[in-house]
Amino acid sequence: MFYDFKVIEEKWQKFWQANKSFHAEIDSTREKYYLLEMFPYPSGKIHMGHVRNYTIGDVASRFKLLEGFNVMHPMGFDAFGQPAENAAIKNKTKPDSWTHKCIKEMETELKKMGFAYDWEREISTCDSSYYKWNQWIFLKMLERNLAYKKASGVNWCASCQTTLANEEVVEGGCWRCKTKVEQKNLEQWYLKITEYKERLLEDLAQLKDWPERVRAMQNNWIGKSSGVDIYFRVKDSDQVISVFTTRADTIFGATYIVLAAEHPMAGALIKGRAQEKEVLKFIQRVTQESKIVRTASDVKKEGVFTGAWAINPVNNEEVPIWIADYVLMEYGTGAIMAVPTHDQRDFLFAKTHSLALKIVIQPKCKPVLNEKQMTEAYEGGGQQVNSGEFNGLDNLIAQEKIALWMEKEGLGKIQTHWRLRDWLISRQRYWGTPIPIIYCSKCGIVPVPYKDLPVELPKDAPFTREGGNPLAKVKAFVAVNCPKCLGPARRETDTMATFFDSSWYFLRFCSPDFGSAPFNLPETKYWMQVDQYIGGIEHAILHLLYSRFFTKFFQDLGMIDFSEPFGKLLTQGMVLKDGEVMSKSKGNIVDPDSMIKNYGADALRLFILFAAPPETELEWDERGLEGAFKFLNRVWRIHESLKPQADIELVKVLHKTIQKVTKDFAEFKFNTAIASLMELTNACYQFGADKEVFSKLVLMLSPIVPHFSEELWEILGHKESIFKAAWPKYDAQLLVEENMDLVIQINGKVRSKITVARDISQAALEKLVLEDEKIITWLAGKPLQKFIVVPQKLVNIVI
RNA sequence: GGGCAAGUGGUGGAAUGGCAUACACGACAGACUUAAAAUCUGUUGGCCGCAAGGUCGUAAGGGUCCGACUCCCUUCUUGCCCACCA
Repeated sequence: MFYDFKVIEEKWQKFWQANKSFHAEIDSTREKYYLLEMFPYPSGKIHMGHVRNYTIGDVASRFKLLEGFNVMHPMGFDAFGQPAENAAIKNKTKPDSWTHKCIKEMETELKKMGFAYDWEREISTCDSSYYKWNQWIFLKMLERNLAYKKASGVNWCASCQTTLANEEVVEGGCWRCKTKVEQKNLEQWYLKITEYKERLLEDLAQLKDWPERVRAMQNNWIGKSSGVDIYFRVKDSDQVISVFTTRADTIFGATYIVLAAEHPMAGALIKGRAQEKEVLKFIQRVTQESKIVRTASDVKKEGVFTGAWAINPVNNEEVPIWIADYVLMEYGTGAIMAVPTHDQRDFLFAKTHSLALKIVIQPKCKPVLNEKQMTEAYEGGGQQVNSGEFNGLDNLIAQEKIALWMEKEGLGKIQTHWRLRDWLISRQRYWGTPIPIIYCSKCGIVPVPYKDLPVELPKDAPFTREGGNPLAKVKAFVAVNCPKCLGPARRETDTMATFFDSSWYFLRFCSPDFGSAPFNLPETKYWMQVDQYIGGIEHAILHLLYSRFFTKFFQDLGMIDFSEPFGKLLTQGMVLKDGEVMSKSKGNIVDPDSMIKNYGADALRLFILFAAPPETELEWDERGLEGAFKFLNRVWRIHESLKPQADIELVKVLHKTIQKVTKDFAEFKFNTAIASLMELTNACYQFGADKEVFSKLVLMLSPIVPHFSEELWEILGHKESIFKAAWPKYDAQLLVEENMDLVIQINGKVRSKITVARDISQAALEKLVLEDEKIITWLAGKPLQKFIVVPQKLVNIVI
């Protein structure tokens, strides 16, 4: 009654494994295709998000294989990270054994889905044969001054007991546990990603096959903004305050300037002034508050007057210097000029503290602005006023002219500022790559020599909830001799952020066992770059930006000859249930394993591809899965009643389907490809299929439902695996119909249809159309204005 | 506040300047069955009509065009990302 998916799926999974069916080797005679899905964190169980991500990738890889490409489709595990430590504490085990157990379980689950991975290339980032190269890369960066240590205010998660990168702070909380992030002053390791900011920005233009959205997000994150640094001399002093603005056109309207509380000049400015005590108190309070509280947009802007005045360099007006919480030290110069009339934030601040307003731009067609009547800042364009020699100019033109003039006069400097910060990679955690550094009281910071790599992570660190990094408690690890002076020294106990691990794993897959460098150049040259990368949109900034940075670094080392790692990128949509993201906390998880048990992996794969296009969100619907299963049974039954010779009409449908499905697969439009295959199946029932037609139907289904197709392929008498076959080709001649249905419109509305010969002449066509009964009625003798013919499609008559 | 994406039947979705709603799900009716399941066949956007047919209809409004779900403008709504970024 039903095809026996349990037996069939197990049978072919064993077959593929035993035959290493999807193992890839360099083959210069064939075009390569490197397909990669973002590797998972080994939590032990796969979820629907994995199923969707990996099914999309799997279909693409099997399709490319059938098309004759030399396909590399590897899989591995992003195995370092905090959950292993938490699990170790909870289950009284070790992160190492917990992780390896999870990897085993995860492999089993992935194999049950029938994914065509080259398991010979499997890697785990927690193996020292992998993380050794993290350390190697770190040392190379250190040599080039791209890795450095500095003390600074960092994001600290008290719950995870570790620092976080800016990229890991989400809505003021830790990206992992949502705990509110605190500010802490610590000495930490950074990678100088800012050294690559221009290239990271410019090369976005190369990534034409990336979603626009991802490029926009990276663009925003890098955050290039052009403007002018303007120099304000402090009155009765030789100090100069530099402020950054993108609106040089408003410089004549600056009525005060504001420093960030952390601004290094603040102390000197207030020294000996009446306001000193009050200001110091304010600074202390503000700097202790976490950045997140300070930057929450609903918080009222607070500030104090320093007692000092500055001179506006363009008109020598004296303006008061304030310190306020809404100016950030991290951006620009840590100081701003405030133009309350043309900046809403400045406007609110000025109103609160009764500061002066001065209009310098008048809108062109709206009512004239008046300082006394303004209720909000005017941020639009217009004509310069109160701006000396620039009066009357359009503000956008003035913006450029003022900037050039100021630079010429030495009043300022045309300047570009960036949002991108250096990448903080130190983590006060155990389960990560040890940073290969030794601290010696005599020699200072000493890198571990290459020959001593890897610095192995000790497996027996004590695990308790309290007391910080367990690694620091392993004496045998910490105590070491300095490689330079051989005296007693101390190891770095911070480990690397796990995003380091995933920033180059796609290169390791090219030569996973290579022992003398992170990757082997000839193999890398053959396989890279990744032709198609598939993963979640949540990695649009972090992982993809870091990977691009690493790739450019390897290029600079001369190890590779390309600058971008991923050619095409597909970000698959999320799997929803009842309109919400599936999550444990919401309790709306659907377990893939139980779906496999009930309907089989093939039906699950089919449903998940059919229910929505890859990029859009997918609403989970078990009835849809049931439908997919029914469809497979319907296809299965065809083989029980094959005819010796198929009807020509069916053959025509077949060739149309081949054309459509080939195109759809190439464009990742799996949902419409499946719809076409369903139509072909319906036609098989209508006309009766022969072995030829049915074989091709099965072949086209095989990337989607591989076990099912292998079994039918065998039943049809083929001796080799279906994945050794070639993708079917269509006969263009069979697609050409002699006759065609022609749509007749009157004034753009469909009024009739006629069947005509494909190669009919225009005159004959016109005659036929005008003889059509319905058309005669519609025309009813009205004069004909136009007769538009769209060849092979329709005619439109305008009356 | 800025950026990006999207809005089509009861539902998932198809069509990207040329027949709106392909393919499914669901629903309804029928066949088979003692019955149910499974399977097969048919109907299924709204309104008017016995029917033939007509008419309205792709978030709302406007525009371009012989012709607009599709292109342009305005507005609304939803989702995602960024954000006191000067």
